[in-house]
Amino acid sequence: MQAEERQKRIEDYLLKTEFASLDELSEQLDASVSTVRRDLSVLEGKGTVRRTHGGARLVNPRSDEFTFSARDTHQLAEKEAIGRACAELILPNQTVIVDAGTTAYHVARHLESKAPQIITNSLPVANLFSAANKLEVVVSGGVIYPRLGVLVGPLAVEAFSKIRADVAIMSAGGLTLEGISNSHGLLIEIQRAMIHAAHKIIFCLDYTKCGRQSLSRLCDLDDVDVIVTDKGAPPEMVKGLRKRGVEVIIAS
Amino acid sequence: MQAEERQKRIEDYLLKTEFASLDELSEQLDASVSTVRRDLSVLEGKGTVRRTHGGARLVNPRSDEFTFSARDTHQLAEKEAIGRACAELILPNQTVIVDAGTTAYHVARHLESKAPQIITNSLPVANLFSAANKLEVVVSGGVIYPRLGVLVGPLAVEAFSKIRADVAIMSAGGLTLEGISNSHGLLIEIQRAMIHAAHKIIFCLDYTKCGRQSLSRLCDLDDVDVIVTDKGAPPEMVKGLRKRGVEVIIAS
DNA sequence: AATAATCTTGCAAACTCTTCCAAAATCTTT
DNA sequence: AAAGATTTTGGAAGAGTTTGCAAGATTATT
Repeated sequence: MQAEERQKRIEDYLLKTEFASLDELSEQLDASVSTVRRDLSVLEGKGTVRRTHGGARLVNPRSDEFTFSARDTHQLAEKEAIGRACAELILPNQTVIVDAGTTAYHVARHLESKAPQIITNSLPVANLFSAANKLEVVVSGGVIYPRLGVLVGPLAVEAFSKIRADVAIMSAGGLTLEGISNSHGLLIEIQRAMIHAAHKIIFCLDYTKCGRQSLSRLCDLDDVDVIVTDKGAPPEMVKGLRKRGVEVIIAS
Repeated sequence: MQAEERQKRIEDYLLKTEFASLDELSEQLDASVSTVRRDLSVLEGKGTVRRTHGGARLVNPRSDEFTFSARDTHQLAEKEAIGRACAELILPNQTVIVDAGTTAYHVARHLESKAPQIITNSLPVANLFSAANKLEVVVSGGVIYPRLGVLVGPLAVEAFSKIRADVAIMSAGGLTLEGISNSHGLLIEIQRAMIHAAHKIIFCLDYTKCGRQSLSRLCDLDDVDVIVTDKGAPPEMVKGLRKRGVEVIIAS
C-alpha cells in the first residue's frame, strides 16, 4: 500500500475510534510500527492528528455522530477478547451474518482482515465498513430501533429469509441450559431468520449473560454450534453446555 | 487499447477505489507499468489525478456530490441554507424519501422537528436519527457502496419499488435545461425508483451543479416538481426552469 | 530509583522513479 | 500496397524514496 492511502486509512480509523495504539494501527494497515510512526508524523504536520505516547488521537473528534463503542464500556476487555477469538473461527471468503448487539459488534471489528462477505442489520457494524472497501457488506432493510441502531421489522426479516450464509455470529441477553433468550421481542423474529439462514451458528456471550434469562425465548441449545465466552463463565455452566453437545470457546 | 480509453479506465477505476497502485492498474488495463506511468502523468497534467509514490489517487474525491464525509465542508453554507429551505416544504406526518448525497443529508438534519416518517438508503442519514427516537426511519437494504456510504443493489431498488411516499428529497450531480444527471450509474436505478415511489419530487442542487452534466442521465425536468438551490444559481437558468413549469426556490 | 515501554536515529534492503533506447504499432506518403 | 516517418510501447540502468529493523536515548510506571 502507498503512503497516502495508509495515511487516509489512519484518519478514517481514528474517525471511528478517536484513539489508537501503534500496534493497533500497525495491524490494521498491515505495515510495520516504524512506518505507522512516520505516517503519524506526517499527519501531525498536516494538523489532523496528534501523536501521543504509544499511539495517536484525533485532533478534533466528532461528537455528533453515532458512536456505538462510546456507550459500550461494559465488560469491554471481555468483549474484545471474545471478538478476537470468534473472528478466528471465520475462514476467508465465508459469508457471515453479524447480529446486532455489542458483543457481535466487537467480533465485526476483527473481521476486516478476513475479507468475508458480511450481512448485518446493525448500523454500527455497517458504519465500521462504510469507508473501507475491502469487503462487501450487505445491510438488511428495516426500521431503525431507537437507541440500539438496529434495523427491525418486516423488511429486515424478509432480507434474512431470502439469503443463505456460512456462519451467523449472534448476540443475546441470557444463556441457561434451557436455551438462549433475548429481551427485545422485536429482535427475536429477526434472529430466528438469521439462525435459519446460516449453516453454522456461533453465539458470543460474555460471562454476565450466563445463568440469566431474558424476557423472550430465542432458541434451543440444539440450534447452537459454538458458544464463545470469557473466563468469567461459571465452570459448571461450561461443562453443562459441552455435555449438551455445544462447542464452548473460552476467550482470554 | 487506445491511450485515451486506457486513461478513461484509470479514472473510472479510481472513482471507485480512490487509490490504486501501479501494479494494480497495470493488471487492470493489461498494459505495462511504464505505460501506466505515462498515462498517469497525462492525467496529472489534466488535473484529475495525482501521482503518488507507487501509484495514484483521485485529486478531489470530496467534491463529488455523493462522496460523503463527516468533514465535508464543500459549499457548506449553501447546503445548510438549502437544507433549511427544503425542510420547510415538508408538512408534519408526511412520509419523506431522502436520497443519498451531501445536500440531501443537510436537508435531513432539519427534518427532525417536522417529525415525519423518513425512508433512506444513505447510511449517514440513517446515523443522524439512530440515536433519537422522535421519528421513524426506514432504511432500505442493500450493499454498501465503498466510500459513499450508500446502499445500492437489488435490495435497495426493491425496497423503494414497494413503498409509496409523499415527498422525495433528491440529490444529483448535474442540472441543465435538458434534465438532471448523475455520475454514479449504480445510483440511477435507485433514484428512478425513488422518483416513481413519491408523489412530490424535490431536487436539492447547489449552484455548482447548475449547467453541469454528469455521466448518466437521470430524469427529465417534467418529472421534477420543485428545485431548491442557492443564490449562486445563474438567473437565466432559474428563468428557464420556471418557464418549463418547475417551481424554483432560492435559499438564503 | 528501577523497570518497562516507547521514541528517535541511522542504516541496509527493497522498492519506485526517471531517463534512455530499441522494438512494435500507427500514420503518412508515394 | 509498400516504404519511410512518427508515435507509442515495454524494458533496463542508475538515481532517489520508502521501509523495516536495531541500538541507544527518552519517557511513563511502579
